[in-house]
Parts: sequence; structure tokens; C-alpha cells
Amino acid sequence: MSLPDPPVVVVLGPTATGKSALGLFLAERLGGEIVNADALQVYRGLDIGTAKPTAEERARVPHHLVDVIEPSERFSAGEFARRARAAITGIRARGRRPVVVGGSGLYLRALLEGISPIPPGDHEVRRRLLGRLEGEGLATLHEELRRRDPATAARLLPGDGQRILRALEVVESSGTPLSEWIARRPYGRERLRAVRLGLTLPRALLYDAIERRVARMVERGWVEEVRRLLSRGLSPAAPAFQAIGYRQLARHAVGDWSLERAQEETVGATRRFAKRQQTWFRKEPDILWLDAREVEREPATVIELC
RNA sequence: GGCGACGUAGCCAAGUGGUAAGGCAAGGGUCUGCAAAACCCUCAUUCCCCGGUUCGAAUCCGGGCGUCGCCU
Repeated sequence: MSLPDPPVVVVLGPTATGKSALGLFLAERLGGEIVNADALQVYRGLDIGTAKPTAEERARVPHHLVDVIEPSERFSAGEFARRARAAITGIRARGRRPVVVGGSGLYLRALLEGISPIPPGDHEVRRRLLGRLEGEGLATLHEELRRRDPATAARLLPGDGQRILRALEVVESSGTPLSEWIARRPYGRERLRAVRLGLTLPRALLYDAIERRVARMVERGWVEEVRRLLSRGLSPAAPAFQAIGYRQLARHAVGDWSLERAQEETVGATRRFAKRQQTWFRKEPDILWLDAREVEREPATVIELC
């Protein structure tokens, strides 16, 4: 009979609060390895704008789920949760401590609460639905969802094309409504034991930090990185170009916007993103909230919490 | 000093007699495989100020103040 594994350490919170630095510190002190929970750091080639850990940092502490897919590939919360669980299992088998670091709320929930194992969607089905969206309109599709998955249709707003399409894709390709898949294994059924540390800053300070950080990224060659991606033939419509800043800087690269404009738009989008992250995490359970300024001064005090 | 234009929310802005569009920003929220995505809600009892005309004024008239432009 062996002792139970110690809980996973999770460092979460809005962007620009120092999650990476704290994660690195904790991993070194606890004999841990880092599991990335950032939806964009998984992409190869997106380095500066995603604040990806440097080669030096990655040499100091092993990082998982960083640089694992091509910018042209689509990733997902389910895929993330599967890979992250596998990484955690591996880390524990090595007798080390998993330290999950990231700000992607859905990814964290999928990992920590367990996401329903829905069969992968079908490209053909999706193509057909997209065609019908253009031809028949969203209202018709929502109406159809009302017949095929009433519970999900009632839950979704009529304007929410992304989710209406997804729900239809699930019933159509699996024959079982999304609401049924969820009922079979809802959030919380496969909860991971974890200490959740949330870094936070007062809104005004957070917004200033974002502005400074974007400026620093541009100084470090963010524009050149975007140009490199585009000249490599990556489409501006690629999944990875959903990333904040990459989208805006691409418009500068093709001559639509001045650098100043692209940078301002990036700061604005990042601020709105940080606000959404705060909204999401606000209601997540069991988070120990820590003031980012205090953690930066005295990171050692955090160790006892783990 | 004279003449002209303009003054509507934090910003941009529509409205020219019938009871304040819209966009951005901001704030709040939703979220089960695109999530740094997508979607939703809130946000001017009042239109620079004072007086007048009118049943009724952001809209018309007079005066004041301010901004900009041109002239001297």
C-alpha cells in the first residue's frame, strides 16, 4: 500500500500576473515539472507573444505541453485534458511533483474536473453544417437543435453560432445529443486533487502591467516573429492566429495598420481578455487567491501552501 | 476686434419641432473539444449655460460662455 500522490499544484489567474515565474520557482523548490495550461503556448513558433518559457528556463525545469502542435493545427480542451493527464501520470511515476501553470479557464476545468469523453467530431459533418449556416441561417439551425437536443438548445443563446454548430455536430456524428454525453460524465466526476493558487492584481494595475508587457514584447521582436510565420506560408486564418497580438500584428505586417495602431489594439484586446479571465476564475471553486505583488516579493511564502 | 462654423455619454457620432440612433471604451455575465475563441446584458430623465417662442425644443429666437477657422 503506497501513500497517495501529493496534490497537483496549479498556478492560474489572468495574464501578466507572474504565473510563469511562480510556477518555475515552485517547480524548482518542490522537485517538480511544469505542465502548461495555456491554450496558445502549445503552438510551435508562437514564442514572444505567448510569453513562452525560454530555452534556459526549460532547461532548468522540464516543461510539458509546450510546442506540441503546428500553428496550422486545431487544438481543443479535450485533447489538452488527455495529454495533460498523461503528462501528470508520467511526472508522478518519476517521483516528481506536477505543477500546472496557465490561464486558459476551460482547459484547466477540463483537466481538473474531467471533461466528458465525447467522440471526435466529423469533418464532413462540420463542412455540411457550415454550408447550411450560410444557406439557411443560424435561426434554422437553432430550431433544428431544439428538436434534436432540446436541453442544449434551451441553454444556448440564439446568437451563439459556435456552440449551436458544435452541438449539432455532436448529435449528427455520434447519434447521441451533447446533453446526454455531458450527463454521462459531468464536471467533477473525475476530479483531480489539486492545490489551486490564483494570482491577482487590482484591475488598474493589471491593465498597466499589460500595456508594459506588450511594449516589451514588441521591443523583443514580436513583429519579426509574426512576419516569419506569415512568410513561412502560415495563413492569417490559421488557428494559431486567433492569438491576441498575432492577429493585430499580422494586420500591421500586411500594411493595414501602423505599428502604433496594432500595438494599441493588442493592448485593448489583452485587457478585455484579462477581464474575461477574471470573470471565469471568480466562480471557480477552491482557489487560494494571492496578491501578485506580494508573491513577487516573497515567493518563498507560497511553498507552505503546496 | 470683426465674420463664420461648431458645442449631444469617457471618446467618435446620428438626430433640424413630437419625446435622445449607432460604434468604441468601460462594467457585469455566459461558457463541456475554436476558449487569447464565441456569445449576452448594462451604460445621457437629458443634448454648454441663461432666458424666450410653442401644447411640445437637442432641434426655432435672443444673450452669454467655450472651441476651431478665416479676416483685421
